[in-house]
Amino acid sequence: MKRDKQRRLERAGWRVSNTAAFLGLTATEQRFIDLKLALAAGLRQLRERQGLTQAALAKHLGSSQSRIAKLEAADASVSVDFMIRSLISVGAGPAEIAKIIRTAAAHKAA
Amino acid sequence: MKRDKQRRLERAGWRVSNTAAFLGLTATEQRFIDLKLALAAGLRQLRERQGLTQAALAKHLGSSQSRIAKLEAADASVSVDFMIRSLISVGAGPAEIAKIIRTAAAHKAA
DNA sequence: CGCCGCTATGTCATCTTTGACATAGACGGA
DNA sequence: TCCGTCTATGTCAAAGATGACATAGCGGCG
Repeated sequence: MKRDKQRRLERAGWRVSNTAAFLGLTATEQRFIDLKLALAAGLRQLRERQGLTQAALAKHLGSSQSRIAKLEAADASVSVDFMIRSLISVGAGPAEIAKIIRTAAAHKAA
Repeated sequence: MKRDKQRRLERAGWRVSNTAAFLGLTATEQRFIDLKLALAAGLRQLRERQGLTQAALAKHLGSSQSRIAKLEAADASVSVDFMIRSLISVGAGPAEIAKIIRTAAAHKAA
C-alpha cells in the first residue's frame, strides 16, 4: 500500500488526481483516494453547516478532535468506515452520502 | 462494537434493519450496517454480471476467495474500505457506487 | 456414486486503524 | 501583547481488519 505517498501528497497540498500517475498509484487507488477526498470535504461541510466544532463532533462520535481533523484532511490513517460513520452521525442519509460520492466524479470529466 | 450481533443476525438470515432495535444497536450503527449490506449486494451483482468467480476477483484484487465470500456476506470482519476498493476494481465509478448506496435507503421508507 | 468448480466459514499471524494525549499553529478579542 | 477557541500533526498501545490457508457444503455432470 502506498499510504505514505498519499499522505505526503496531501500534506503538500496536492490534489491526488493530478499527480497520481507520476507516482506508482494504480487506477483503483487513484479513484479510491478521490472518493476519500470527496467524503472528507462532504463531512467538513456538513459539520460546519451545523455549527459544530471538531471537538463537539468527536465527542458525539466517541472519538477525539485530532481524529476528526485527520478525517477532514483525508489523512491516510482514516478509513472510509470512519468517514461514513461520521457522516451518518451528522445526519447524512444514504441519499446525501451518495450525492457526496458522486462529486468525486467531477474532475474525471475535467 | 456489536459486530458479533450483526454477524449472528446475518447468519440467521435476518435483515438487520428489522431487528436492530431489539438489540443494542444505535441508529448510526443500523444505518451503517444497512449501507454495508447494500454494498455487499452491489458487489455480488457486478461480479456475477461480469462472469467472474470469487476466486478470480480475489486474485485481481490481491486477496483471497474467502475474503470475497465474507465481503458478499457483509461479514463484520470486512471494512467498507475493502468493499469500495472491490467495487472500483470491478469497474464501478462514483456514479455506480452512489447508486448502490442510495438503494440502502429503500427499506427506510418501507 | 465420485469428482469438480464454486462458495461458505473458521482460525491465525501480521499489518492497519483507533482513541487518547501532547503539542503547535491560526485567528480574534481584550 | 496575552488569552481563549478552534484546528493540525505526531506518537503510541490497544483494537480491528487483512490475506492465507484449511475445510466444509452444494450443485451438476460423468
